[in-house]
Amino acid sequence: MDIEEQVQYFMQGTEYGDENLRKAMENELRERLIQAKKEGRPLRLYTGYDPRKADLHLGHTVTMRKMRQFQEMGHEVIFLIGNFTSLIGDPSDKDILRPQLTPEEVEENARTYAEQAFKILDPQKTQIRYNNEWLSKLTFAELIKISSNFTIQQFLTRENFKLRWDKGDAVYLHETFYAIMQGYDAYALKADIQIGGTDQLFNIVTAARKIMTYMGSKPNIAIILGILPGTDGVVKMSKSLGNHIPINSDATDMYGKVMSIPDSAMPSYSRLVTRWTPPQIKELEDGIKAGNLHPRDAKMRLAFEVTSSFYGDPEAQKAQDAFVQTFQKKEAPTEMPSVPFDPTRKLMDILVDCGIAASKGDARRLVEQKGVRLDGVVLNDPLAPLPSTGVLQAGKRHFIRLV
RNA sequence: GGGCGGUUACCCAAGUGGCCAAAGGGGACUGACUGUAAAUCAGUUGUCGGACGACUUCGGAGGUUCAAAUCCUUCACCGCCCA
Repeated sequence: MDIEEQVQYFMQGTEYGDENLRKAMENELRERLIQAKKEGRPLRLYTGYDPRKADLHLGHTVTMRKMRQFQEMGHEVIFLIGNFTSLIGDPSDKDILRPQLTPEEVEENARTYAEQAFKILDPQKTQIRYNNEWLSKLTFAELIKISSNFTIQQFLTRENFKLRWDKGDAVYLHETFYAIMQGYDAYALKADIQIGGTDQLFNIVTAARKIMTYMGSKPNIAIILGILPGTDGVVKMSKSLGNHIPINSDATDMYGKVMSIPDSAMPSYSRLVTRWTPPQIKELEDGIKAGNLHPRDAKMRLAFEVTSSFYGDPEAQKAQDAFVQTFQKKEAPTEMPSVPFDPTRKLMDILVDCGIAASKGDARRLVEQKGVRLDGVVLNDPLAPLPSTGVLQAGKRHFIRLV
């Protein structure tokens, strides 16, 4: 890729909420790429991660995917673990009681976090750093000096805070330090580029650039990525909302979950969680627009690509085949868990045992709604034992072989 | 430090003594249809028993009452206003 192509590649999926800012960042990126080439050095870029929850979903991988792109173009990637930050505790989920993590727990989380991240990043080309390294050494005097670059108003006008302020929700004083700590991270790392989601816009653009300038280094360029919607296609992907696609399940599950996103979410997914380049995406979207490409087939390609990026082509192919067989041809999949057949158990007990139904009431409901079949025949009596072995199907996508 | 308000099921949010297992929305699940686990439409969504029913739930603990998510006491957490 030449420099211009790289710029377009790197800017893909970004969202600044302001055209001028986007242009400014794009121009700075172009200039810095040119300059770095002249100097014969790679750009240094980083993203900070909170090592708290260890179960990653697709939404967490958006920034990693972007770092991977830079990695491929030979740039230097730093995976920053915010172990100092997380020891203090992030108040954004304040209603959930959060025990303070011990350094050992943070260490452990960070390890599993990085492990999952390396499904995307190239471990050979990734540096892992911890911000405890420099933040714990800052003195109060230095902190005061740095924070004197900011006004309360700057924080209060920030949408994130303003919304909560207007709603009457808590805005904690130490939340303002997050921006400052993050800015200092960028300075300590001498970062050319910092990558983050739109919720990080203020921290990256305002805080980091200001602090870096104040400290006498070149401000980092902000790559602000759009938010990945969850499987509902509207709200940000999050585990607690139940609209997430975990990266630690299996290929079939991932493929199916991507297929379940609404058509309207396809552009976001294409840009944020695939390895596709801008021309490839354009081709796909033009195809849909022109009517040459069926939206369903486009989504299948998307699901294949996302799945393959985690599990490889052979697994993705298997997942796709299973999907076609189950949902398009409405046949039972070739692979399914099997459970020993017990002729004395009632149907609803079996459903609960297999984990298909959450409770007996739930199992009863499933049967009443004609959602349970044995070898394709609808079963009507939740209390009756099963007549024979066979393939037990609940709903469209739960299959169990009774043997 | 003072005054006032809040805490409801997976999430948001109504409900201010019996008609409340608790409105509404979102999510999830099932069915029909289809282009797919899209979209649309319909239904279901505390637990247990075949059902009439029983039991547990409305921040925690205790109390008043035939009867409490609703009233009282107290504890915890949160918000607003004043200092």
